[in-house]
Order: sequence, then structure tokens, then C-alpha cells
Amino acid sequence: MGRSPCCEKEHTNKGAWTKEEDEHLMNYIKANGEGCWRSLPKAAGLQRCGKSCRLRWINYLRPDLKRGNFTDEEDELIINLHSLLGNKWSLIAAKLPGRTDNEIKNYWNTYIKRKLLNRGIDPQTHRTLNSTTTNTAAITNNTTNTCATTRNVVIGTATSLPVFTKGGSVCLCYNLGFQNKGNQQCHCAMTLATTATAAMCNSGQI
DNA sequence: AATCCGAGCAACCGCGACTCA
DNA sequence: CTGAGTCGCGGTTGCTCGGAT
Repeated sequence: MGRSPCCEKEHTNKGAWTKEEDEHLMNYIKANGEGCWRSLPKAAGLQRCGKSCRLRWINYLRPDLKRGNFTDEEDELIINLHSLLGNKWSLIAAKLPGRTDNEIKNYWNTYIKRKLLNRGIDPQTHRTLNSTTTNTAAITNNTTNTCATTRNVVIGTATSLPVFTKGGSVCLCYNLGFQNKGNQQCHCAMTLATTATAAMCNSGQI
């Protein structure tokens, strides 16, 4: 028995949202809060899939969204976080108030990728493109309770990150602020060592 | 003026994770 | 423990718009 579709496709609108749909959704969530996305469209009088409503709210209608251009500080922070987390856009977005994962993902693909390539940096590995000396320990995508060494990670100059270390390694979950996130608590017993800077990275201190 | 093309971005799709009966 | 239902994430698609030809 397969999974049932998330909505009745023949009775749902697709594509761009109209002003009226936006107003319906916004008014409903203002009055009732973000609840069950599956039942929300019907309750709000929308001919939309719940998934579509959720996406529209998160990426466009939420009142705390910061519209407009990314600052240089945000650029560097995204690059730093991507070097640590990989394509974990939701985790990166969590560190950028007012920005959404979709927005950051689009921004990465259209702008930052090119920016890094212009700097001679591979946007996936964050290593210099003509580098022949390779540290084959890949930047891990697995962020849950992972203590990985992060030498060779590019740390930007505009934003510095506090560094929690244990021995010679750097704990990703601590450094990203997830040390006390529910049952994903990190047990590495890291201690705050210092603040990472490009100079320290270059000098091999981290 | 018409057409082409690439960039930017909103939205969709599929799947894994999570929750709960 | 198991499986159905739901949620959330990441990859991808496709539309729109502006600049180039």
C-alpha cells in the first residue's frame, strides 16, 4: 500500500500565489497560528496543498522575514557555515535571523558560488581550486554529534566564530550552537578555546 | 522592434525523519 | 514494535525579467 497523496491534486491550485490567496493564508495564520498544515488549506478556504501553504508562509509571508540584499557579513557567515555544514540550508538559515533556507539556497547557487570561484575557491569543498596538497578528510555533511577536525576550512575575515575544541579537533555541534538542542545534546565536553580568525586558520592554529 | 539568452527566484516534487495510535 | 500520516528538507524546475544581439 503506497503513501496517500498529500492533497487531492484535481482540486488544488498550483503555481504563483494570488494576492487573495496570500491574504487568506496570512489572516488565517494570524488568527489561528501555524497549526496542522494538512488541514489548514480547507480551514482557511484555500484551494492549495498544505505543503504549498507552509512554503508560502515560511518563504514569503512570515512577518519576521528580512527582505532585501544580503550584507557582506551575511555573505561571509553563509560561506563559513557552508564550509562546516555543507548544503544544510535549514541549519544555515537558523543562524541568519529573517532569512529562509530557500532564499539562502538560491543566493548560494546564483551569487556565492560565483563569488568563491572568482576567489579561486571550490564552492563545494572550500579548497583552493589549484591546490595540489589535499587533506582528503572531506568536510562532513553529517552534523549530528559529529566531532570533526576542520583544518583547511575557509574562515572568512568579516565574521569570526567561537571555537570549542577537544584535543586537536573542533566540535561542529558546539561551534554551531547546538550543544543543548533537545536530545541532540552534544556529549563531547568541549571547552571554549578561542575565537577563530582567518589568521589563526592560516597559521594552523585551528 | 523582435528575438534570444542567462540570471534570479518562487514554487514544486520526492524522500527521509518524525509522531502517534 | 509497526505502519500510516504528517512534516520538513534539499534538489530541481520553470516562469519572469532585463540585457544583448
